[in-house]
Amino acid sequence: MQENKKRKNKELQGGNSLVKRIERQLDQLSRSEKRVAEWIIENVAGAVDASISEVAEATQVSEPTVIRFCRSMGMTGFRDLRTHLIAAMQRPDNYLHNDVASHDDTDDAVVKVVESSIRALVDLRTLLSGMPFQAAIDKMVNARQLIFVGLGASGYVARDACHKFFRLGIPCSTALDSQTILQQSAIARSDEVYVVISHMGQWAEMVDGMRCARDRGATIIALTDPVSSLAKVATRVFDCHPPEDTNVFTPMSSRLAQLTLLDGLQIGLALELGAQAEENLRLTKQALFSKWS
Amino acid sequence: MQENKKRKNKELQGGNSLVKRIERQLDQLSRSEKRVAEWIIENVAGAVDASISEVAEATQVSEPTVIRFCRSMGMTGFRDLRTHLIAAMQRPDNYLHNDVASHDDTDDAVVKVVESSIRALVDLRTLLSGMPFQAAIDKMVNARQLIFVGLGASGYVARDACHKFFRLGIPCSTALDSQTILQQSAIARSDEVYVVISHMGQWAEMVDGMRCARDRGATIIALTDPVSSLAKVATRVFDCHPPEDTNVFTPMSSRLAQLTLLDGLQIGLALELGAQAEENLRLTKQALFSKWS
DNA sequence: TCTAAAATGTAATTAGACTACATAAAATGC
DNA sequence: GCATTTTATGTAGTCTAATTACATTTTAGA
Repeated sequence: MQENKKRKNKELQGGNSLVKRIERQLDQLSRSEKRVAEWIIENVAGAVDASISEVAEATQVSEPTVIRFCRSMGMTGFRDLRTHLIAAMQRPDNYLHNDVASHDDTDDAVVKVVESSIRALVDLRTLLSGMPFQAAIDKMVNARQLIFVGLGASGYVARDACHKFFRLGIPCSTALDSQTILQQSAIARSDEVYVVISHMGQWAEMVDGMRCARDRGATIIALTDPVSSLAKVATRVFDCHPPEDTNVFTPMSSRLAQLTLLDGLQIGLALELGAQAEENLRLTKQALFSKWS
Repeated sequence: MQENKKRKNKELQGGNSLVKRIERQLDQLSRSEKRVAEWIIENVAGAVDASISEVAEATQVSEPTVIRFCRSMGMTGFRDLRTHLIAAMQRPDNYLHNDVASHDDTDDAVVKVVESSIRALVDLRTLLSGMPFQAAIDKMVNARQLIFVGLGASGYVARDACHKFFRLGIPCSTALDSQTILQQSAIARSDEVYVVISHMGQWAEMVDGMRCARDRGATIIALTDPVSSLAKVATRVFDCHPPEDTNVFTPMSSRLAQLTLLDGLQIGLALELGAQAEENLRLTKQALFSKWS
C-alpha cells in the first residue's frame, strides 16, 4: 500500500507520457480494449471528463472492459487512469491537432478551440530562437515614440500592445486605419519605431505608409508573413505565418501568438530599460490594485 | 526552525496556483471549511489520493462540509477539486523558473513569457469542464443583441470579442467605460446578453450596472473571479481567477485565457446557429481574402 | 470439430459523491 | 436578554460511478 502510493507519485511526476505509453502498447491489446485505447488517444481531452459509463458508451464496449483496459495499462483502475490522463494533459506537447467539425457538440468544440490555441503557442516557442528580439529592443530603448499599427482584427492586437508598452513610461500611440497610417508615416522620424501587425502583409496602403516611414529613417518592426511585401519593407521581421485557412470554424489562434510575442518584447524591453521601467510597471499596477486593498 | 520547516514543506508540495488560491481565501471560510482547507494545504499529495470520506475523517468534519468547501473554492464538487489538485501537482516549483527576473537576458525572458502563456491556456483547459458553455450559448442564440463589457485592459478583450461575434451576423456592441455601462444597462432588455470581462470583478460602477441590467431581465455572463461581487450578480460565471500578482514582469497571460474562452463561445455559438452563421463566417472571411486571391 | 484458453458481456455489489432536510450555533433586532 | 433570523454543520438517505463475480461468447490449436 505504502509502496504503491510512492510508486504512483513517482510516475506522476516522471516524464514518460501516458498517451505515448498507450500508443506503444496498442497492438498488444485485445480488440475491444484497443477500441478504448484508440478513442482515448483521439480524445484525451474528453476522456478526462468522462465517467466509465460514458467511455463504455462511446466505444461500444462494456464497462468492465474499460476497467480491463486500465489494468492492461498498469493502472489500478479507472480512477487511476483518469489521474494519469489529467497529469498528461499538463504537458502541452501532448496536444494533437483536431479541427472543429459542424457535427461537434459544444463541449467538444470548445476543447478543440483551446487545444488549437495551445498548439499555436507551442509552435511559437519553437520559432522564438529565429526572432530578432534583441535587435528590436535595442531600437526601442532609444525611441522617442512607439507606434503600433494594425488594421481590422490586428488593430486589437496593436491596441493591446500599445496599452502594455505605455506602462513602461514610453510615449506610445496607435495607427489603426489607412488614413492615420499614411499621415503618421508621412511625418515619421528616425528616432521612432513602428510595430506593425499584419497577417498577410499585403494591404497596399499599409505597405506604402511603412515604406515612406522607412525612407524617412524610422525603424519598422513587422509581425507578419516573412514572404509578404510588408516584410520586404520592414527593418526587422518576426515570422508570423498566416493562418492556414482550412476551416471556417478555426479560431484566430495566430493573434494569441502575436500577443504573446509582444508580451515578450515588452518584458524584454522592460529588462533592458532597468530600474526606472520596473518602477513604472510597479506604479501602474499599484494604481489599480490600491482601489481594493 | 519549526516555521522554517513548514515553509520548506509547503514549497516542496507546490508553489502551485491552486494552493495559493486556497490560501488567499482562507479567512473567508467558515471554521470547518477552514480546517479542510488547512489540511489540504499541508497535505496536497495525500489529498490527491484521498476520497471524500477520507478527507472528512482526517479533518473531523462531515462529508457535505468537504463538498461545501469545494464549492466555496469555485469548483463544482469534490471530483473537480481532485482534478485541479492533480493538475496543480504537475508543476511543483516550476513557477520559480518561469518568473522573469531582472537579471535574465532577453532570450531567457522571452521563453519564460511564452511558457507562462502556454501554462495559462493549459490551466484553462482543465477548468473548461466546469464552465457553463451550453447555458451561455442557449441564451445567446435567441439574443437580440450581445453587449461586451470591459474596463481598462479587459476592454481590449471585450473589443476583440465583439469583433469576433459580429461576424456571425448577430448585433453586437461594446461598453468600455463606466458611463456607457451605466447608460446601457439602464435600458437593458430581457432579450439582451451582456458578456462582462473583469479580473477582479470589484469595480463598483460595473457591478451596479450589471445588477441593474440583471434586474431588468437581461442575461449577464461574467468572465471573472468566481468569488467576486460581479460573480454574485451574474447569471452565469466563467471562472477566470485573477493573476497571482507576484512579479512586475509577469505578463497578463490571463487575458489570453479570456480571449481563448471567448473564441470557444463564439465557435460554439456558430455551431448552434447552424448553416446561416457558418455562411456569414465564410462571407466575412472571403470579403477580406478576395482582395488578394 | 472439439476443447481449452482468452475475450467480452451481464448482473449484482460496493463505495463514493452528492442532496434534502434537520439541528445547532451565531448574529441581529427589539 | 430574549426572540428571530441567518448561517454553519451534521445526519440520513439517494443516486451514480466503479468494481467484482460469474456467465457467455469467441478464438486458437490439436
